[in-house]
Amino acid sequence: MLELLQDDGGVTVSSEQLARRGHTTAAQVRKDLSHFGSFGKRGLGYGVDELKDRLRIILGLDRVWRVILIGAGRIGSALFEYPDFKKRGYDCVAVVDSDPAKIGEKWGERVIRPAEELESLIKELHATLVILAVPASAAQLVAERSVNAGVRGILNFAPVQIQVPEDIPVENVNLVMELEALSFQITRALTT
Amino acid sequence: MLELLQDDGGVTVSSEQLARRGHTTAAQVRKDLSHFGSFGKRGLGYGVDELKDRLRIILGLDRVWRVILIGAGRIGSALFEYPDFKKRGYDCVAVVDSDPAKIGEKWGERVIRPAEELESLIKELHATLVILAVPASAAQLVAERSVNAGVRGILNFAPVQIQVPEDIPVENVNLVMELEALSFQITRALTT
DNA sequence: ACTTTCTTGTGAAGCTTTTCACAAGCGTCT
DNA sequence: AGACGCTTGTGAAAAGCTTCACAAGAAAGT
Repeated sequence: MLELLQDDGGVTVSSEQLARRGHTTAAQVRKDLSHFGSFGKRGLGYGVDELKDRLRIILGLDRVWRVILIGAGRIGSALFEYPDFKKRGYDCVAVVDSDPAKIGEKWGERVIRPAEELESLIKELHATLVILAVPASAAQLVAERSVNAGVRGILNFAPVQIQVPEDIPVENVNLVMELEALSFQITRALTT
Repeated sequence: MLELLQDDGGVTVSSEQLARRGHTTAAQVRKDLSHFGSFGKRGLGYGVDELKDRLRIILGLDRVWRVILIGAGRIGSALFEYPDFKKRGYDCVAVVDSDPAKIGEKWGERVIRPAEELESLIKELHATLVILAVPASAAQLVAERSVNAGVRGILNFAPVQIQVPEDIPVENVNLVMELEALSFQITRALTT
């Protein structure tokens, strides 16, 4: 949102404006920001540039994060090509897959590596994050191997809840569950 | 989880077991379920078959949901091929795109239709949901057109918060934001 | 039939998040 | 310089969510 505001030439923005765009309330915006410090100017609002820079630092985006993509299927491919990734400081340093037919295939300037090399790649390339785009049945094992090799966070697209040490954050993206959330809300509205 | 338990031959399951698998607590499982009724047997737990069937009805999965996919790019393609979709009762009845080069292309048994036909397709095919897999700049307009044509829910992959009437549920999937959540948690752990 | 062992469903307590509401601060205009 | 219009930052109140803890019920063994 702040980047869009910058493009539109906005210099300051109020909590009220941010709330409208972000589908929340002004009080919520102010309270949330206040947990990290005091960024605004009373009577004026927040400086767009300043707030963006400060949030980048809070979110840890003032560095490049080295990511390994596990699973070179359709979802992996879509993610790999997603232009915003690199733009936001995520660098996909390797792609691995367990399918021998895919190994050696070129994706841009990366070559798909065999799954056995996962641990050595994580260590050699100093990868901090992995994206799990593998079938549900493989997810738990691959997650454990990644964590043991030193990965610090996991983005999981497999429709299972993976179990890892609690100091390793996991974010889950479950596409079917998102659709089910819609079905539920629509159904509920009909019967309420 | 219940389907996996069924495959493993489980007949009953306790809130404690569900909690462990789902990464939550037994009390939470019981309280959540209690909002929809009383499904368990004291001393025994929940009947796996019965609970699954009841949840399917609660979630509105006892029917087929007709979905139109808007945007035939990488993400659209990955979703289209995702096998769990059809399995869970979501039927992709049409794919549209605004790129003339893509129109007419065959995806399985579907032909990519021009974006102008969106409204007529929604009406003729009685689509209830749309999946928005278009660039951020196009998302708001396409969402409005979909809602005006009668769509009841939106799954949005564009990295913007779209504004629609509040009785239309919207679920957002923002891949970069998921990675940023990981970066934040890792960064925070280092500095805390 | 009685005891033991489990496990649910649920009020009540405890905790967290959100909203309210307003003093304090910033800039502008007269 | 003083008054005015805005908007932040934040305690306090309200609302919401999670956990606790236990009575009540169900099966199985004696």
